[in-house]
Amino acid sequence: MKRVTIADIARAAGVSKGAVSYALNGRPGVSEETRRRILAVAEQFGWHPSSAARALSDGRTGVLGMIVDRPARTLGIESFFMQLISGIEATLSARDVSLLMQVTEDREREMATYRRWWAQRRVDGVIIVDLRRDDPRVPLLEELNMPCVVIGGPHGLGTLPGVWSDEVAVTTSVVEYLAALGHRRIARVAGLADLWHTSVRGQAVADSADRVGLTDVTTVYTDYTGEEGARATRALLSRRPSPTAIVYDNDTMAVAGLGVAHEMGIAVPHQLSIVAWDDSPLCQLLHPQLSAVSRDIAAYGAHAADQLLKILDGAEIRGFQDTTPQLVPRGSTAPPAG
Amino acid sequence: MKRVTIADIARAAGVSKGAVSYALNGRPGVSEETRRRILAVAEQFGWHPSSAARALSDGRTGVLGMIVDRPARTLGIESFFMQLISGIEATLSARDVSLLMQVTEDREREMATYRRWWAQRRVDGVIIVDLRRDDPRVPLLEELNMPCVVIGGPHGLGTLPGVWSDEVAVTTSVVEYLAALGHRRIARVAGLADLWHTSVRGQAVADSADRVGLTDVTTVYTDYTGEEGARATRALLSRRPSPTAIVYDNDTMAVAGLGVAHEMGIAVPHQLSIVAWDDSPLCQLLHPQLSAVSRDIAAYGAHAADQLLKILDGAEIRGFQDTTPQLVPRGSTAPPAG
DNA sequence: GAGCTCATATGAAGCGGGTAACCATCGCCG
DNA sequence: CGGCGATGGTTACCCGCTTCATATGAGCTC
Repeated sequence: MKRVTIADIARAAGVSKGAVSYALNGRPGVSEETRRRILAVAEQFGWHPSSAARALSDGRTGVLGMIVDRPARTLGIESFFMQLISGIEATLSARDVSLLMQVTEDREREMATYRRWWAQRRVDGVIIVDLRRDDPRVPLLEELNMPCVVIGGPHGLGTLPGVWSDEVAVTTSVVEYLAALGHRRIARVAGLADLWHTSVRGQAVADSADRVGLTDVTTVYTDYTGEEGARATRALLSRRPSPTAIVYDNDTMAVAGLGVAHEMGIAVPHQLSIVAWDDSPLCQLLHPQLSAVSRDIAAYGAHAADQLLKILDGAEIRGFQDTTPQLVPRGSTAPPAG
Repeated sequence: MKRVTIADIARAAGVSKGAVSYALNGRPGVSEETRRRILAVAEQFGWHPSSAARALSDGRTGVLGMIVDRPARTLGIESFFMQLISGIEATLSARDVSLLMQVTEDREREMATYRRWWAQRRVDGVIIVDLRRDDPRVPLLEELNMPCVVIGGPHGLGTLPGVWSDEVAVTTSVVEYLAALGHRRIARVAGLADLWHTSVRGQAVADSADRVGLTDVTTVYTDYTGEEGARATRALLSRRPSPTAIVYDNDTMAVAGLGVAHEMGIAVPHQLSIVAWDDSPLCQLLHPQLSAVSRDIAAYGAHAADQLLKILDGAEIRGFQDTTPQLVPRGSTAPPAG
């Protein structure tokens, strides 16, 4: 029960290995007649090319890599990643490319893995997530000259291609919406402070607040966990005066925040409005349902994978701007009470 | 800027390729002196073995595969999978083995992928999740003779090795706990009906209910989503008489159930007790905090990866029973009112 | 000092497939 | 009928690494 190789097929079809290779790869050098015969034998034998042999001879592995480097306990972001991955897969599987994943809690290790993957040619390229300010991965990948696409941008990419959406636009729309409802004191429970999108959103909040004349804007940074979201909420709601609206950087924290409001006897949305960033079915399960910033994360992943494949095919890609996320108002936002 | 190969090292160190190979792999055939010199050169050149060449010559790829085949929208299980993956990684990274992932919504495609992966020798083995009744993957993998470990069991494994925990024991303890609190009408909002563990838990609920004299036990099957969890809860609580305790097969549904109870003005735990299966930080964020069945999912994944690596090393593994999950009582369970 | 053993090193084959270079045929043209 | 260009097919080598068979030589023994 050995593997079947092109040599077996060649023998069975009465031709040389070379002819088999040409036939199977659809290139000239064999007659239609012979090609059909060879394909039939290959099919009958259930032949599939050895990925190792192919990789060795043409230098391509048919594998892309992705490393998720966040503490395992920060469960709030899983939904994001699973959706991202399924979007990536959708693109890759059509091209018979696979995704190599690593989940780690160690940024040094992440960098080392890129080095190793590339040195070993274990992957053809990588998808980078969670872009940070002064991200050391950017110079590393530039130095390695390893094909990649960054999910994030357009800032902080160096010379690397990115896939991003217009965070400023949505953020602005959220602030304007809250201001229009009559809110004057708003707070933002942000995620990890050194992620690029965290600071982009922060800047956009500040700018748009300025523009609509809001002066009381507070930001608290967290690690995205529900625990920290709850703690931040408790602190914010204990202030005097307390904010009348809170925007959370993910849905887990928004859920936790809603729980804290209940616990403190603060009515949502009457006394407190809540906006979640990244919509999920969870947001619609609660009472009230959470107003949320919604975007098609799977499509985001699909686009990133797409760009990377194009780069591997030799295209010069500078970056790709995805569709702008939208605020979906639901029951958790309303004008503030008196 | 070519890749550096052992030939380069051989030239630089003034020895043959063979000697370099022996030296780098720590096998006899070279003197300590020469070995050190070769290692120094390799280090200096930043050499890493080409995974393709290695795979081709020794038949091992250093990659394991895992396919997650659930609709992307069933977000309730993400937490489980991310934890599982991070456990798997913990074991694999120590051995410099990588994990190839596929997320699909198509069972046919999953089967086809196992076939392809194995035919292409893209992976050395696979980890199977979501074992079903009469699971067609079991005969397939037996036929392919592809190394694998099933997460699940001990039933329905055929001749495949599995990693499982004692679901009957925990399930029984949950039922007995609820009965001891005084509950007489309990319900279970189960997950996908054709998963093995769903039916194992179902049988265990039935058996233990019998034993403690509970006659009113209802089971509703769902797809694990919060939506269906909410719908099932609404239906159950609309019955007369309605159950005084509900056990949910995952935490997302439990959260949704709690939301429905709030919505219907039913006090938890006073009028309704809730137990979630699989604990998560989310369970502790709510009010009341959810009593939950807790297990170390990452360890579970780590053990599975461990078993598979042992099999690849030639060990005869029959199966591995992990530690038994534990019920963690919190604020959502109490004696039923009046 | 012939004959052995043991340690060390080399050369070459092979893993499976891709591909450049070469070789037959055949038909066709002048 | 000799010579030409297609066409279809073969040979041989390459990719980078492992490993087996073989060679070389130092150190022993008798």
